[in-house]
Amino acid sequence: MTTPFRCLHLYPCNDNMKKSKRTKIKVLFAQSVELEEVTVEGWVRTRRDSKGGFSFLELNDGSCLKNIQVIVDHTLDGFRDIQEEITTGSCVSVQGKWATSPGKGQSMELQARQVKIYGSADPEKYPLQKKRHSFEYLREIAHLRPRTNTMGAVMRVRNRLAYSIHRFFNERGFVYLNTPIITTSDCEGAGEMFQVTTLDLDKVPKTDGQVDYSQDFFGGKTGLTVSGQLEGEVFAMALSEIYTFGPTFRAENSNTSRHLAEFWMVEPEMAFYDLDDNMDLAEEFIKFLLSDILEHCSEDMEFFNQRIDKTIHATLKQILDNEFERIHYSDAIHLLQKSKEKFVYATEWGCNLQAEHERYLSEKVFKKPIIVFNYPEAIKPFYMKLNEDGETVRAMDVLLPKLGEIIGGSQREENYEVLLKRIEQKDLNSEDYWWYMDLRRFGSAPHSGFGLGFERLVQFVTGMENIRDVIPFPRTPKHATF
RNA sequence: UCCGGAGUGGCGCAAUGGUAGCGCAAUCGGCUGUUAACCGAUGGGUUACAAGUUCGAAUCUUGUCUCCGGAGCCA
Repeated sequence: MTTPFRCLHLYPCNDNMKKSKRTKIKVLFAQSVELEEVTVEGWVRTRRDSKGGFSFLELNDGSCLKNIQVIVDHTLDGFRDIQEEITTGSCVSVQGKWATSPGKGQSMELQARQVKIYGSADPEKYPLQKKRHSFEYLREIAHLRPRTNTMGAVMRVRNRLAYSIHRFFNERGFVYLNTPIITTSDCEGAGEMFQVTTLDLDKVPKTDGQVDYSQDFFGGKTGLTVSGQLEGEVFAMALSEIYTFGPTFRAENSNTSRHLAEFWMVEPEMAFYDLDDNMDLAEEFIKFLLSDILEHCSEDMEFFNQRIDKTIHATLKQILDNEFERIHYSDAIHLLQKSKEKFVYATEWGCNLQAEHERYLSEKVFKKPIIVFNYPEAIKPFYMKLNEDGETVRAMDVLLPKLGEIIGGSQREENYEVLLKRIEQKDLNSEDYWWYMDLRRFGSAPHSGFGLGFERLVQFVTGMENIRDVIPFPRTPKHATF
């Protein structure tokens, strides 16, 4: 590194505090007065040459959506030597004057005094042309797609959402908890696990025809986490309110625009919360995130509203202005049975709500987010708290129009005997859950929690149709390149 | 995994049994305080892969792979 202090900041850090001479484009755009001496560094989006003896460069450094316009006079010292190399995709450093622009389309522009090229990009080979590309194509060049307008905007929004998730919970006294990535606990009902092993797959040790996991690294069968919930409960039973925000893995062969094999999940877990408290928190949480995004990512959100989904702004506003509809599972079933809508799947008490049912309820009946709660115990995992009726559990799903399920949660069963019975009913081995059961033996407390799929949130907020376009490097069946 | 659709120059698409075209991008030239710049010219494809039917296949058949949409599983 030739510039060792470039990235060092004193706290508090913000865009304007910098040790290097470089100014970020976002900061420059906030400046409406002329500046005699600035340096901007970034990637060239397009170059237009004028026979008047100068070139226009559109420069982007990812700090914001907009490009900066740079004017380079062809008589500039040394410019003729590098002019050919300054093409779409190349990376340059420009030093000059931030000045009012005589042209139309921008009020300010950078009038170059010196242009340095860091790296050129052969226009015959550079895969990102200055034209529109399909998202499918961009996925094939995932290492270059961050340089597109859409991906840049997605990543800035994603970053802000992550930041405000931490802010939301920390402001409410929740403790950020890192639950294990490698685990033996299969959070029942959550999905298939990726196995983790150091055994030689060409000669797996076996006893009586069964794999001998005692010889494996951890002395037992292990996998990548499908949920941090069970471990989260452990710490909620000591710190009262915790949340996890980490990677989650599901080895399901899911090929949809809403599923990833590796995704990020937010899982709060709260002692002394009942299901109502849980639903209150979920609603407040989503509204907090949406309102924060509208306030702090307005330029990117304007882009999504214009180019990706023209209704996204109105949708988010409408969600903020209305209460989520809370409806018993049983009432939802009644509503569906009464409706004249033709469904592919029949609705019967005891069945899971199909995507078409969820969509009908949130998009046509209520036209806003809904929370369906008190599901039949038979279709929900063992850890959910059994209601007095003995037939339903205190589960809740938050369903968003278009997207579907974004949050799944429940009040947890805190009664040892009831929990044990449910584990046995579901043919699970209670010994596997001994430490989880211990939470009910020693100082048990009512508690609740939920899980929110982070990428689904980003998808919903940006209006992006495919979940693979809201994560830097998507992992789906047959895809782990990059 | 199931159902449906698709795979053709760098990208987006056309050609449904008979010499593979267009737009954008690229290259060259012209024009211009330009800005999705504009105008003209040029180059670029054994039609995903394998086998088959046919005088002849991008087009029909079978298989494989991949992508997209929907469903299931879920977040």
